[in-house]
Amino acid sequence: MKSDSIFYKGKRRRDFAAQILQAAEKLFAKKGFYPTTIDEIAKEAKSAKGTIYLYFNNKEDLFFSVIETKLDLLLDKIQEAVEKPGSASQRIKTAISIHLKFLEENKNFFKVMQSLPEGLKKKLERKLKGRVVEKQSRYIEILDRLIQEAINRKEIKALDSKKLAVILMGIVHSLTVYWISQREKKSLSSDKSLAWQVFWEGVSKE
Amino acid sequence: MKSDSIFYKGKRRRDFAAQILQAAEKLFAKKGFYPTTIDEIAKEAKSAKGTIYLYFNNKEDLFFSVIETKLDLLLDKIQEAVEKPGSASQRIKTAISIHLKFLEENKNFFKVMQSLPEGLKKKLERKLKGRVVEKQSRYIEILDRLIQEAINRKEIKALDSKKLAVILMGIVHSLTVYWISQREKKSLSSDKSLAWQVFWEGVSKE
DNA sequence: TAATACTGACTGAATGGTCAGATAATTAGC
DNA sequence: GCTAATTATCTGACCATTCAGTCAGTATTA
Repeated sequence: MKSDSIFYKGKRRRDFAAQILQAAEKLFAKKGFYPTTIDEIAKEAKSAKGTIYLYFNNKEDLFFSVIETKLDLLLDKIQEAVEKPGSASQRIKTAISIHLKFLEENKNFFKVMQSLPEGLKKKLERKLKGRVVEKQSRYIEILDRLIQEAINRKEIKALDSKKLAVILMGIVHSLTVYWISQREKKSLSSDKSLAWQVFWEGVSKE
Repeated sequence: MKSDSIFYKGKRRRDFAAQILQAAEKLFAKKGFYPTTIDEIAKEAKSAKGTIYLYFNNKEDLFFSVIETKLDLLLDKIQEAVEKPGSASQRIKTAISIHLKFLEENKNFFKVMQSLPEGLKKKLERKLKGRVVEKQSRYIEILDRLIQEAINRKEIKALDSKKLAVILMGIVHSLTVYWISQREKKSLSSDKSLAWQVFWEGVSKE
């Protein structure tokens, strides 16, 4: 029984789970959820349609498995980096840096996240008990905790820390969207100082 | 022939174009593009399915007409406000203020925009020659011009004005997403000072 | 009576998911 | 070791459903 998600173990001919996830990621990223068909994914993964249903319960389950896998990867990286010693503000800077770098290396994945339509999110939130939505907010929580710490240490102003986390994520996010729309000429990572500068000291000339 | 879009004129029994647009806005906002069916829209608009095809060429055309209509409304409002005299920074503040207020009054519309999946955007970009995408960037251009002016007048630092416009939009956007996810307890407009403060002077304690 | 506006049953194509059977791996019997 | 029997894995033709778009016909207005 495949139950909740991926990975039953037995003898496999090839590692279909991984292959299917990869194919799904690629296609969902390119076309979005609804326009991507299971037949296409099967073809891309060089498997039969039925095989997909051996590893995943249905299309939605597959979609969320793709997102979940990647998101875990990003969050683990950020979490790890943030646990290293340093000033709170320095660690916030590091988090931004890792985030931007990760997005740059995972354009495909980022596009999947972008293309998550509100309606689908809502519908699946119920079905999947917010597995993904929960994860999205884990990022905000990490930033939130850092910012709170920075406030306690009087490194930054005592504003609403959660909203500041949201704003910071918004800055990073918008730069990424812009970067993608600009056909990716320059490196996205190079914008990390700009993001930081605006967040840190604003645009005003004193 | 209905050709490019809405509005042929002749004697109508009722104002179907407007009714259909309104119904479509509501449903697309609630469910996203693909899960919303033409039958549902017809029912909501109290018209027959065929009538919709009298006013719009197809589902995509209808979808983009909804967005276009609303987006024009917002942009006109901002444009108008921004043309009034005042310091550049004051006018930027006004733009933020109007934007947040508009989103608050048009939750439904905002959700439609949110749910525009990347794949659909791409596909239709070609078909519709970027009618909508173009409009989205008109907002950035308005901000860009204001920021450039502020830089010239030495009101703010000489950073990349376009990227600053993108960042500012990102701040507003992320606060809105957060506001919606929080089930809309407090007014979104009340966050305009926070958005402005961060953008203007950052979070640093000098 | 003619022209225009509207209707909704119908159609054809697309596609998510199934399942009976094919294929390969593993084990049992010799 | 080798083959047969058993189990695990995989396949893709098929089915059921959904839905965008059509069009012959009805209602309304001029």
